[in-house]
Amino acid sequence: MDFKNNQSIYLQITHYFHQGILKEEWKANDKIPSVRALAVDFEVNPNTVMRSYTKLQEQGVIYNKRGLGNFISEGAKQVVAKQMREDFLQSDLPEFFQTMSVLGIEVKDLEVYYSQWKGEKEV
Amino acid sequence: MDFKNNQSIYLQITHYFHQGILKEEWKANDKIPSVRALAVDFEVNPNTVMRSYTKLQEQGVIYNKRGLGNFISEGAKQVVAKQMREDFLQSDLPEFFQTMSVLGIEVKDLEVYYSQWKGEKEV
Amino acid sequence: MDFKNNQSIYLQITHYFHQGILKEEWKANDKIPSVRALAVDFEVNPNTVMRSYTKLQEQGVIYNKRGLGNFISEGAKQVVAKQMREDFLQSDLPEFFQTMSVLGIEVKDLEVYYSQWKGEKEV
Amino acid sequence: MDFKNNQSIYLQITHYFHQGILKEEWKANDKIPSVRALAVDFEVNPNTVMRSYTKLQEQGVIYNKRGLGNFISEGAKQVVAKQMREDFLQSDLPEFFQTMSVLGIEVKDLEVYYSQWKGEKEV
DNA sequence: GTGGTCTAGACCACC
DNA sequence: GTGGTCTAGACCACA
Repeated sequence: MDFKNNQSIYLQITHYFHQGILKEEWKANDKIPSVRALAVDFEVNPNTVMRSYTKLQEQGVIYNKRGLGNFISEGAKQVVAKQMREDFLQSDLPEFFQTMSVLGIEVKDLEVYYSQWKGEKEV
Repeated sequence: MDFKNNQSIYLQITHYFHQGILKEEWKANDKIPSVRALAVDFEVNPNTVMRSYTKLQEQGVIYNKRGLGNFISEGAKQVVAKQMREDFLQSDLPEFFQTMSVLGIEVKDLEVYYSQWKGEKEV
Repeated sequence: MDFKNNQSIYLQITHYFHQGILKEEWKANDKIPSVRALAVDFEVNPNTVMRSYTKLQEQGVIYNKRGLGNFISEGAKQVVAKQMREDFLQSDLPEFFQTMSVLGIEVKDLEVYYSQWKGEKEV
Repeated sequence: MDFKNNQSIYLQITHYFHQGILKEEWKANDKIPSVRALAVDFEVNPNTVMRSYTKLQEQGVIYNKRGLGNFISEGAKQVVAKQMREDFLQSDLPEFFQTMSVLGIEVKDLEVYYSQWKGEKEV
């Protein structure tokens, strides 16, 4: 795990779990790594991991069993998908279109870029 | 002018000028507001405006005449457009496609959203 | 048996016996379930049940016969009632009144809520 | 400010502001002490204060102006009152009645206790 | 072993 | 000056 420098680590960890849940690498009631274990794994302070887990709990994405660890919630995938979709439609998309229109890029141009991107990804 | 709280104000002001230049609301050699005037107008600390102007100067988008004020540079539009385009293609677009694919949104769906957005904007 | 996550499980188990004794579901010299049996029943670690039983013994609410099991003490009901009463009057009640006064709820309003609660309970 | 030992400090600080807002000691758009200032005042680590402020922000009770400090939100009082009321009715009250009924205390008895409590408070 | 809280101290971006 | 983030290290209650 390597972190970008322009976003806080704890948010990147949160995002990491969001992605994992959407890709169904984590399923409902799976146990996620303990705070300490992940801290060692990601070479990060336990407090930082803790902060992510707290956020995920507040979002209802994971739940805690006392003394046992943290587990993926039942409706986690739906919750994450819904929130991500909202963020995308309400803030990312308008900003994106705004930039596009200012730069004179048309929607139809996107298809070309998209297939390029898809190609690179497979490599 | 109302500012989002998740990005620094001076960057938002910088962005404001970028947009204005691309839309040709500001043209080469136009005088832009004095630091103090804009600070009052935007209800912001003069230091913050100053920081924007410094950044714009570094980018070669505006130039300063001592005692007279700040003015849009000759090649401003090209500079801004070029940099914005690069940022867009290199960082915004891939991230955008990534989110789209995770959410199961196709490129063809974008046309619908785009016309919606265009409609709202006119209102 | 389902446990809240904001209080330790062993205290909830202790409380469970307190209630049972006050309601006279458990009477003096009744045998209570073995540690293992209750652990299975409650889907809980035996250590956790053990901790409850230890606490109940300290309180003089149950006693142990080696090799036979744990039994309700002679004066159990009085002990529990006395302690509960003290806790209620000294800590619960003042806090309760404090919240009430801040929220602008009057004592006379309580009667309404009380009958509501009684109704729900019977259902 | 002296803290109880059975609840985490950051929650007690949060609660302190809740109370202050309900009592209208803090009103909308008032500036609250800086993280550092309060930390010194309460003889607590800045991180602990920070945690409270973060929670209050999430609750929509305070808002932040970059570099200027934290301020009471417009609808703060309503938000706090609503949440407190819900907590009280949904969890405190039933538990309270439950204990009362087990202890054989009647609603009418409360009036006596209430006037006692009121008396003590004035002293 | 698990999470939860707190301190001390540091660094950064921002106003 | 303001908040925000992170590290290091510690202690506690709990399962």
